[in-house]
Amino acid sequence: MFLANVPVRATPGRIIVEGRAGMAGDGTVGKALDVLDQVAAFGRPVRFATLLESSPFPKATLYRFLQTLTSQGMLEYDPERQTYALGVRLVRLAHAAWTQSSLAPIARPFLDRLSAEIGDTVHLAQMDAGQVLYVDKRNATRPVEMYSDAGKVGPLYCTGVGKAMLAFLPETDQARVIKQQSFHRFTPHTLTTSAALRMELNAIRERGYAFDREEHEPGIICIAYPILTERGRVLGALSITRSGHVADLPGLQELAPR
Amino acid sequence: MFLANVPVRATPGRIIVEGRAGMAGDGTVGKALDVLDQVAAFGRPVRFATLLESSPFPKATLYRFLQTLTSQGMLEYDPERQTYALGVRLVRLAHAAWTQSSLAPIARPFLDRLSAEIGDTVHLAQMDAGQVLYVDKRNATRPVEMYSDAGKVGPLYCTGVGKAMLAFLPETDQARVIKQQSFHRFTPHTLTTSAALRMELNAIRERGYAFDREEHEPGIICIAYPILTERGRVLGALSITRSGHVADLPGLQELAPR
DNA sequence: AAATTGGTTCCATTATATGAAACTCGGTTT
DNA sequence: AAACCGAGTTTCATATAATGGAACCAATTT
Repeated sequence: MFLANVPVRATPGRIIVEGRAGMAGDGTVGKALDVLDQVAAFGRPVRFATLLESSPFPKATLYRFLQTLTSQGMLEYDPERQTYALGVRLVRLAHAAWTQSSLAPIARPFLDRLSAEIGDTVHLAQMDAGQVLYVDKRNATRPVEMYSDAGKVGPLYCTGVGKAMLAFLPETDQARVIKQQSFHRFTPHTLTTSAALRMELNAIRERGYAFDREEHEPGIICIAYPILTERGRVLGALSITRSGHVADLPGLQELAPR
Repeated sequence: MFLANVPVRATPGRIIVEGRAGMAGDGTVGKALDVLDQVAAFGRPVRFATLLESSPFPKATLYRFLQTLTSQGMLEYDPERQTYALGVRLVRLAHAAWTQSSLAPIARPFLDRLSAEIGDTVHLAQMDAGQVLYVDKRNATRPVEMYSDAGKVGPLYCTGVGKAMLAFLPETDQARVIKQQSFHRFTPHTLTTSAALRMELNAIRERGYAFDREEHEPGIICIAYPILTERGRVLGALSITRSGHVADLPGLQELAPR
């Protein structure tokens, strides 16, 4: 077996979190977590056999992983229906993750204020495994949508927040992440080539913020700002969404929190 | 090494999710997840050395776990501060967990309606590792508190939801979980012995629902209903909280959803 | 009664995790 | 400048745990 020590470079003070898109890695623990993702991918409780079909692991191995994960509370087994679902331990851990995250808890009051002042929908997002991960949200109409919203994922290449983050990534990381994109066409405005995306990203870096001109959903536009550390590292992004056809550029320089 | 195949009994159609309170288990994966818990326990980003002090693992081992977990996105390493924090992948997984859970998404409309009708704070909870885990909440005053609320944990023996769930657990599980309780005295009304708790649980089982008479926080009372499957398995519990001194028993038979 | 399906367990083999010790690299201290 | 330090990182022989083919078991189905 090849030692998969390629992905993590750690030597002089910098670790690059390698996207785990699809392929496994990191020995036993990595494999177990893949199984977890697999269960998540189904979006509903699944039976052993179903899982086995789409699993690279042999029966006994998968079985033991499920046992372990269940006994650890990462999965939950429903004896009545004989199905596995993601366990509540994850909810507990995510709560902790959210709380101790460098971005979400700090940005919270901003979001509150922002969504109160202007009446639009506000999103806070981070990057995870080559995707946009929404970590907080204020909805215009309904006060707040609970869990069902935070934790959602979306594409990087055709959302405001996605492009805003991508644009301010270091060269090498950017290239790597762009390779991971599917460039599926959602609307007539979607950028579907890495070349087009790169041009757009340059423009965004110049401008300082990004637009989504109905690239992901028809009739939905937004303006998005990256959130950076003092040293310029990308932490996440914040967007204001509106339905319409022309983006106004609201005077929002609520940048650089922290 | 002793094969820890004790905790999970799976033979005739029943798996008991064993509480992982404190002690490890389940080979490498279990250990790695313990590390995750450890990081969570700090509640803030931590340095390697800090983690090492309170870790049962030798330096190299802990180091490799952190590497693996980081590369998997379960942890996040801040190269500027040299700290580890829980990773965003958890937020994504928890979203999925919440969505495909057998309880929370189904109970959501109930909570909405309930909290709209009566004006009180409503909690939805499940059990995890011998504790109460709140999975949803409607707040009386503020519309909804996001993430910061769902995912919280609390004690089983002195909360309404905790006792409601405990009371309807099968004999053996109940005994096991009671053993895990700390019986810390929060208020003058807290039940601090397993004997007292058992009596209370009997009363709850007879009555069908539980009270919290300022047992956890002074001035806070609540009434809690267990949520069971048709076969009587405990799924979770629902509570209505009020601040005051006498509990009225609102005519709420919104039991047995599903 | 035999065959099929879906799940669980065995166990020899092999890969993987382990951890003591050695090393590296900034930043002190002598 | 040399020696020292402490935090973090890497090595490597060894112990341990994961692996997976095959056998097994219990319900169903034919």
